[in-house]
Amino acid sequence: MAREQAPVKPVAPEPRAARQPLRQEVVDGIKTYILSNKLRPGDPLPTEPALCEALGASRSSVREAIRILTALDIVEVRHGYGTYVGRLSLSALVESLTFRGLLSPDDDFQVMSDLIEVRELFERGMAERLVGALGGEEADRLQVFVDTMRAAGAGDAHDFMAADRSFHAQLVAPLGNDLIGQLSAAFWEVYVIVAPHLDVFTSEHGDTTVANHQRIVDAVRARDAGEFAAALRDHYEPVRQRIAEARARR
Amino acid sequence: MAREQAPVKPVAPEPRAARQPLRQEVVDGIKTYILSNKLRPGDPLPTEPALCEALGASRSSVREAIRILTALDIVEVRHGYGTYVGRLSLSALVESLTFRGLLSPDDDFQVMSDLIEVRELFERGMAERLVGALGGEEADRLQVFVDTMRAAGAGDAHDFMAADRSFHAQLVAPLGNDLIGQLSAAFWEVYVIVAPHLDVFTSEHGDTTVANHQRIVDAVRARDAGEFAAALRDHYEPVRQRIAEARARR
DNA sequence: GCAAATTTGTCCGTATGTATC
DNA sequence: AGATACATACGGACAAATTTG
Repeated sequence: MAREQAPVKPVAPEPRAARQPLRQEVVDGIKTYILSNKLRPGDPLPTEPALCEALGASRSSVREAIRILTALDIVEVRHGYGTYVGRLSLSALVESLTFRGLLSPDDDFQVMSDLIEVRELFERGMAERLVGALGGEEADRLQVFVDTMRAAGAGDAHDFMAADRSFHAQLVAPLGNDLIGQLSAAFWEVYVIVAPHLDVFTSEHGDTTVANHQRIVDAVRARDAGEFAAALRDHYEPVRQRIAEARARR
Repeated sequence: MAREQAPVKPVAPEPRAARQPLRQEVVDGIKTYILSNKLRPGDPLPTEPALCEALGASRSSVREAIRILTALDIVEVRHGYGTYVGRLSLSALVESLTFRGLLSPDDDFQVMSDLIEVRELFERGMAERLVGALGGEEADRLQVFVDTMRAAGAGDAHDFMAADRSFHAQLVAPLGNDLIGQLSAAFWEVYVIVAPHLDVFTSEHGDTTVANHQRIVDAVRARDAGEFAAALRDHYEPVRQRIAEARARR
C-alpha cells in the first residue's frame, strides 16, 4: 500500500469530474441560462454552435441535451431557423401516460380507469366552490357547449367531441387552478388516444350524453352542490361502464 | 400550365417522406418494438448499432431518439452495458413542473399553490370512501408514521420528512388508484425542490404538525368523514400560510 | 420568385470511458 | 487483471428547411 506515487490516471485528469454525463451538464447549463436570463416561452435561445462554445461541449452533446429538453417542452426547435424556450406544457405527461396505457400487459384497463377517476375527482372536488361563489355566467358559458353538442348530435362526431372537451375545460376553469385544468386536459388526450386501442368506444354522441351534460349545467344554475355531484357521477357512469365492458371482453 | 413534366424536386424522392424528422421515426420504431414484443420495465433493448441497422438510421439519430425516450422514462440506459425498458414513472412530470415553478416570473407562487391544492383535493376526495369501507388497519399503518414523526421531532429533519411523505403516500394508497399515488408523490417532490428556492420553508417539524397528522388518523379510526375533511383542511392550512407569507415578502 | 445566408438535421469515422465477465 | 462489449464524446462534412434581401 505504501507506494511512492498514485496510479497514473485517478485524481481526475482535470478537464472533467465527469461523474455525470456531459450532456446532463449541458442540460443544466441551458436550464440555468433560461432562468438567469429570465426568458419566457417563445424567447430565442443561442444557436447550437454558440451553445457548444459557451458550454464547452461538442455539437452531439449539445444536440442530445436539446432533445431531452424538447421532450419536456422546456425547449422548442424549429428546423432551419432556431431554438426557443418551450411552452412548458404537460405534453411529456401525455406521452408517458399514453405509452403506459398501451403497454401495461397485466391489466390494460387499470390506467384508463384511474384516469377517469382522477378527472371525476377534480370536477366533483369543486362542487362546493361552484355553488358558493360563482354560478350564473359560468352556467351560460357551459350552456353554449351543451347546445353545440346537441346541434352536432351523432352527425358530426368531431364537433361533438370538441364541444365535450371544451365543456369539461370550462368546468374546471373557474377554480383558478391552471394545473388542474392542464392535468384534466392531458388525461382527456390520453384517454382519446389509448381507448380505441383497447376497443373502448371513446364517446356515445347520443342524446343521453347531452342530457347528462345539461343536468350538470342545471345543477350549477340551481346552486345545488348535491345535485351537481350526482349529475357528475351519472355522467361518468357510462364511461366506467364502457371500460368495464371492454375489460370483460378479454 | 400545360407542361410536359413536373418540376424536378416534388413528389417525394422515394427514400423518405420525411415530413417528420428521422429521429421521430426512430422514437416510434423503438416504441413499437417494445409494444409488439410485449416487453416489461427492465427488459433489455437492442444495442445502438443493432437499432441503427434495424431502423435504417445513423447512430446520431438513434442516440437522439434514445435521449427523448429516456427523458420520458420509457427507456433506461446503463453506460457501458446496455439499454433497457424504463420504469414508466412520472419523472418527466416532476422535471417539467419543477422547471415551471422555478421559471414563472410573474407569479412565482401560483404553481406551488396549485400543487398543494391538487394534493389536498386528492386526499379530501377519498373522505367518503375511507369512512365507508376501510378503517381500522389503515389507521394502524398511518399511526406508525405519526409515531415516527413524533420520535424524530425537530431533531432529525430527514426522518421527519420521510415519515411525512410516507404518511401521505399511505393515505391515498387505499384508493387502489396508482395514478393518484404517483401524482401525489410527484407533486411532493416538486414542492420540496422548488419551495426552498422561493424562500418557503418546506416543513415545520413541530408539535402542531404531528398533532394535525394525529387528528387525521383519529378521524379515520372514528370513521367520521366530516372530521376527516376538516382535519385535512387544518393540516394544509399552515402550508398555504407559508406560501402566502413568502408571496407577501416579495 | 430566386438566391443567399443562417440554422438545424443527418451521417460517418474515430477515440475514450465504463461496466461486465 | 484482462478482454470484450457497449455507451459516451468528438469533429468534420453534407443535406434539408426557413427566413430575408
